[in-house]
Amino acid sequence: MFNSLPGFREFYPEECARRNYLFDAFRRVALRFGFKEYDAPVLEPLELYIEKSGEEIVSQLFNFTDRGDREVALRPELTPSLARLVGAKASSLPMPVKWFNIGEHYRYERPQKGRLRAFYQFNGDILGESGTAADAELISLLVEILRVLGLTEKDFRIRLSDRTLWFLFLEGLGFEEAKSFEILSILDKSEKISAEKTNALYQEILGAKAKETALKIEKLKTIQDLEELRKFLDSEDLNTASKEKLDARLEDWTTLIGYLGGLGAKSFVQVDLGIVRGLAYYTGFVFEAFENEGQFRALAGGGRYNDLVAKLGGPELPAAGFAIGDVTLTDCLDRRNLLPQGTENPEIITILGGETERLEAIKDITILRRAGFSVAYPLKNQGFGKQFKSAGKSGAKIALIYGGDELSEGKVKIRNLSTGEENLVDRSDLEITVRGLF
RNA sequence: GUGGCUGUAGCUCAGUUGGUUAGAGCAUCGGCUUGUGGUGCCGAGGGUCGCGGGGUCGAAUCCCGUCAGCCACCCCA
Repeated sequence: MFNSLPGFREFYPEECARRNYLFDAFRRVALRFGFKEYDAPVLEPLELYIEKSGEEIVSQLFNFTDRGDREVALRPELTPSLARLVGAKASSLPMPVKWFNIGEHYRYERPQKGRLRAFYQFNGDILGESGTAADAELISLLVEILRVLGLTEKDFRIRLSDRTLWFLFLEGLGFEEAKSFEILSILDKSEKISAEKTNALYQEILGAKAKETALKIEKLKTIQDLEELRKFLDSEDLNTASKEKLDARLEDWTTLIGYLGGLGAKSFVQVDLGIVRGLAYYTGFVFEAFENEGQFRALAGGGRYNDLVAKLGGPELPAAGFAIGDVTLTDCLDRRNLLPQGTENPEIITILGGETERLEAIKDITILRRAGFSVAYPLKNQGFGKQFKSAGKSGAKIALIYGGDELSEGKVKIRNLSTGEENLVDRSDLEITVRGLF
């Protein structure tokens, strides 16, 4: 026997049912929000990802040279493909574009808890709208999906941060953009490493100003609501130009939070400038859905990426989006018993006396199947006892019993498998009777 | 790429200081059972004890290596 490759899962019917349950929720809620479903190739030119993320990315991709000497890679993410799709038709697509996708993605990394080499992601994006209403729409879509799956304020929160605000603040303190990047990169790590290590890193890049700056950064990180944030920024001694820009930015914050209130998402959202989400391409509001207890793992994350479409060769197009990974989410739901157990069962199971009865029963079964019922029957002849046993285990609601006695009178016996109640009906009335039972 | 832990049946596990032919429960299949089910009774299949090597009269058990899984680091689009 062969094993599956490391980091790739196999979906037996039980797991497949759970996976599809997730997908159904994703799709249902996204459609409810007016997003349209799209899809893109799983295999793309390697260049597409190098363009976005640099040469280093290659070591984390499933890539190879195809028979036409093309360098190709399995998609590690969807955003570059999306940017290409939208970029190519930007002038004719009605804006804003609100699109979603559910698909498998691949990363050649060491598998570990919450991270595999093949995983599914829900991606939701809005392109062509730079206003905060788009950010609000995305955040509330994320909240709504998690809510529909049974998670509450107790289970998760959305940590909302803002790269624009960070850069303005650091600019106000007198740092250039490059320095600000370095500072934010330390900030990103600080959640995982010790305070001493963090301080050492600040020391390294800031020298004499390290202590003072680190304190301010730490303070900003701990702020948890908008008023506090406003007060803090007012009290800081920043240069005038930055201060004005920060004031304008705080207006955006106020607007965004206002929208989130109306969208029913506010109670899930927490101001938390401690997240900056990598450094690659986000430009404005960024957010992550976090479990409140336990693993400290992000369930989902996203933000605004206004420069990316142009960077990938498309037009200037403001954009924002997020992704939900299936691995940590499944884990989270499973621990809370929020996933369905077992598989889809047939609604009706058939019990056959023998070969003569089988020949008659399959005619009725076909009628019922064509009427939309799911009907199972044994493929080889078995004793009644055995058949009743498996009928009981099948999860079906009713059993149709085709024995010699019934057939000789042109009837079939319908047994309710939960109550044990039985009724004899004419075969000609079977479909209508069954309809009445569902 | 680095480190730690764990590998016995499909699953959960037992297996004595190394001692005959490696066990149990659950699951599966068959029979009792061509007329009434989940939880009855009887039975069967299923194992190169992760793999390779070493040492021993003798290894699931001890030693070395290796592979896989999990966990952590790195990375995280």
